[in-house]
Amino acid sequence: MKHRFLHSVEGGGLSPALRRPEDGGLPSPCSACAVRHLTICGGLTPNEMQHLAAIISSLELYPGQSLFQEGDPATNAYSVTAGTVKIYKLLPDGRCQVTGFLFPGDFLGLATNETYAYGAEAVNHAVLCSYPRRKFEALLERFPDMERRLLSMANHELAVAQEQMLLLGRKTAKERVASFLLTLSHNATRRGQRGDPVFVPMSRSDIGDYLGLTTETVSRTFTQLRKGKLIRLESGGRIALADKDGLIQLAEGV
Amino acid sequence: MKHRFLHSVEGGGLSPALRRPEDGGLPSPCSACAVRHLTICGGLTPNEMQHLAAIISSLELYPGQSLFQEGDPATNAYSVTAGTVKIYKLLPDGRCQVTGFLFPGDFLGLATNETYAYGAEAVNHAVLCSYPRRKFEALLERFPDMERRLLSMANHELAVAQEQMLLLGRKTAKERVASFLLTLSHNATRRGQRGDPVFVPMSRSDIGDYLGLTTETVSRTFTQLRKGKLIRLESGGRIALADKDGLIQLAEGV
DNA sequence: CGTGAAGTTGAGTATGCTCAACGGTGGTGG
DNA sequence: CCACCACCGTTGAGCATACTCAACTTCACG
Repeated sequence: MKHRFLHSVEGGGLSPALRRPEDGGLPSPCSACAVRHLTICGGLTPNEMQHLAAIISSLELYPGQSLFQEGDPATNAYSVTAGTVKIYKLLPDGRCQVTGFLFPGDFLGLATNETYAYGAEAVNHAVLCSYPRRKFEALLERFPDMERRLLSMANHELAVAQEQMLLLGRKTAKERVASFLLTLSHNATRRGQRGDPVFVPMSRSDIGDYLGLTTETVSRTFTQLRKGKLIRLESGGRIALADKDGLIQLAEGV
Repeated sequence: MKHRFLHSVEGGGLSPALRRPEDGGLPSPCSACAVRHLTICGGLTPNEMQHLAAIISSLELYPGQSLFQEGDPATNAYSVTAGTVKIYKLLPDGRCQVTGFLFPGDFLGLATNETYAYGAEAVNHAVLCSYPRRKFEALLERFPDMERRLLSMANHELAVAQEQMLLLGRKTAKERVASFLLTLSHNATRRGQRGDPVFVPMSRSDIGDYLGLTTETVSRTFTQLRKGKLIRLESGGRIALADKDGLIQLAEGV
């Protein structure tokens, strides 16, 4: 009975602020993109880049604002350029499973189906690039390199998903939280951000929905880890990995 | 402490029986393939088919026999042509999460990494096609159609994985088992097999490892569903979906 | 018919959930 | 500028679901 209408209510009605490059809002959006090397745009030839830039729009989301919901017609694909986005699936009674947190460089919305198989919502203030799906797919046919990169990204996501299944199916609360913090830290490092006081932008509730736990259990587990000197809760949603080796041991269930 | 050595012991040492087409073992393996339309081989031009056939080998696995283990060098990709294969991840203390059951037409082993990110083992007596990874990747570069098909398959698997995360993170034991039976039935139908007395080739233990439950809980839940007239346990590992609508209601958690 | 693995059932337990209260914080409006 | 309020996070008490351990039955196979 723990219906969370957040997803559909908060900003659900507002259509996200869209800006075409022509608007002059963002000058030459792609060439200035800080996360280009992380996403599909990395490794493209100037020719490919130009075609891609011609179809993209920029888009801004405020915390809690919905990008699309499960079942919406899949008109666009997106890549995150700033902030954090969560993707999630809901059961009819409101139970929520966050299937991923997306960070700058991550790609979403390329379903093979006509509708999105999951909802997407901003955790943070976030900025995304939007690609009309049809035009994007046409580009893929023209540029097999892009398709190859996309396949490689899909395979990587698949491996991440399997790791998450192991977590959800077989790890204890403590192991889940430890794994979560380490993954977050590792991802931050990969994006060139600080990995040790790791920035945790999402709420306890979001973390719970990601780890298959309740808010209360997440909170209690953070406290346990803190008292066990494995982490330190710092201000601004930052968490220091005081005993990283201990966390690794814990996360792997040894 | 419930170490299951099954995965590594049973048939772990035997190298799977390999047959090149030249052996005369299987005459023209691809053109006679019953599940061609389901897998990457479907929709290929005769030219592409010929190149693909030139690099494949056929391979047979006995129940419980291991195909490869997590961490093994990823030398081959495979597609299942008969039987059932499970892929799984292990924790150091032996806890096992089955991340998928693969049926005829399913593809496995195309990791982007140099090593497999999961283990694979036959549930049933199974037959697979084996593609040397390097040669297979070279073919992909030559035939973007194949790559496109592979991308589409990867996207589909990603959607399935997200559905499984919802199951593992947020569904009760009863809901998990009901979902499992319905998915199994649906997949069988898609492959042109009987969907109602659905054939369940895997053990209770495998099912538990797939659903994040123990053997005992799976068994008890089957009993509950049977007593609730939702299913009938028939001989030969067949299960009749006596009240399919009830199962659907249950699986969706209404 | 004997043996071992797989499946079922029971009793007791533990991990994480539910319900509830409370403290902190940031945003809003008087 | 401060009081208020809503939301988030934390903590506690009690409980339920699924796990553990164990016995027993069924089944497949030699």
